[in-house]
Amino acid sequence: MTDAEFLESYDPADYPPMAVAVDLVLFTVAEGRLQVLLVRRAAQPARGQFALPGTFVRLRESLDQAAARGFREKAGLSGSVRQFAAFGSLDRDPRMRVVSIGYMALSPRRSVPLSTDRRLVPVVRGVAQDEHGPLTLPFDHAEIIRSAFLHLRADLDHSLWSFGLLEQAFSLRELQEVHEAIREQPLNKPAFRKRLLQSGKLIPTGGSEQGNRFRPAQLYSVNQDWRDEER
Amino acid sequence: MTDAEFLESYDPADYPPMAVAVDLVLFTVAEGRLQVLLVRRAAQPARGQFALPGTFVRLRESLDQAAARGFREKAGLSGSVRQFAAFGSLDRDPRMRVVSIGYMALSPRRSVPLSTDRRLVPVVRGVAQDEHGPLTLPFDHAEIIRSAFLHLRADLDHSLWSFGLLEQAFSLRELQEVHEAIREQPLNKPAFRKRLLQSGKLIPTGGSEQGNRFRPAQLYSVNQDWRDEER
DNA sequence: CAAATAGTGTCTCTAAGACACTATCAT
DNA sequence: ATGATAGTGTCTTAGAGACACTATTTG
Repeated sequence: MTDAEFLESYDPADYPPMAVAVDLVLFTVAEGRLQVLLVRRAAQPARGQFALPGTFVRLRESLDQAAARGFREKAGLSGSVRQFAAFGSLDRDPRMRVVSIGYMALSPRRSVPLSTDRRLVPVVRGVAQDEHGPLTLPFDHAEIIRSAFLHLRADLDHSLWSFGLLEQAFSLRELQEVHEAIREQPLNKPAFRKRLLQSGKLIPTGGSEQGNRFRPAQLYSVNQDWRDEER
Repeated sequence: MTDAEFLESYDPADYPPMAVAVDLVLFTVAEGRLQVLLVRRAAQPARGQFALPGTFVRLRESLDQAAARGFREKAGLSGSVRQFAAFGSLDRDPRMRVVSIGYMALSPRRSVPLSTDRRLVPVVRGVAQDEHGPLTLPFDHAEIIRSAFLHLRADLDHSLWSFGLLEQAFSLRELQEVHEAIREQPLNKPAFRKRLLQSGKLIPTGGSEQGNRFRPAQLYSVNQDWRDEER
């Protein structure tokens, strides 16, 4: 039997059908802390509760396309997305068997539109919090956020990904604040500056900060040609 | 409407059904090089060609369970598995829409049973090779192997995962050979020894190598309590 | 004691941390 | 000039690379 003959006789219904979804973790940094976007669920189950945005993957779109569409529709954002894990426990969704692919996006705080149904909450050691402490989230969304956080932190020094948390041009102080928010510890200023300036990741824009009543900082943008030699 | 009422009225057929599979990347180190297991496909499509082992995920098993079952059935191995990515391009399988979750397993060379339908091929910079050069693999299996390789290398110093490539007790020289195979570059012996002995990852077993006609090496095993503080 | 590999001592070099210093802007 | 932050020089310390050395086993 050739491949062509086989495909004629082949019945997709022979294979166990599942729904495939994407769950979306949007991180930003505000007030010195990493924050994650939660949206109020408009539909059952867990209707009215705050949870990660997500959407089902359509038959004619790739996972990456579904994630980008989800961020656009549910979070009002465009930008690059990054897959970090898949979640497929038997009981993760009460409706049916749903396998969900976790995607992360990063955005500067200014670009995240909020509303009563869309809010940012701090993430401490990978756990979403409100004023009172750790939040209880529906489904396995707490696990998904923790996984996204660990991937973000692991790649911090080895990719350009984290620069998505900053505007296109930024100062070294802003960059350091982002690193401190992700690592959740203060960093040594001279060492941080030397390391990043020597890393080849940064390109001076020539511009500097405006409107401060003190010495303005030089601005930099990302060197998109940078590649990590190690790992 | 409550969640319970909602679940009553809910029809799974409203959601786009897809097949979910796991693709399995078994790495081992032999002859100083990283190698990957390929199996000859018994079924269409691409019947008779060598490819990654894989299996469809059943409705009543988790992704991790499906991966463990796949390694058992198709590769004859038991041991821990690690998910590293999901693959969901539209055209990756000619039969139907299949989303595949990539899983990796590591095994010492001695524990990998081979046959005419099961062989190991070297992996160079993430690309499976035979004597003549890079192999052409069906589906998106070349991409899956490359992704697995990058995840393996990225975690080399930050997890205990790579110790799966060694027997339970091993010498520092064997450990260094594994690191050199994964990083594809020679390492400095004194520096490597100091770093690993100080890392807290190793526990001396007290035993030493046997049967050599030269000085026998001390043997070590993994300290499973080790945790990475950074990243 | 010869062969072969295990394991170490030392020097150098690089990079990070600590700390204090100088530089530069608005007002 | 003052206030506030940008940015730097220097000293110390920790760890990696290079290289050559010593140690331990079998035969």
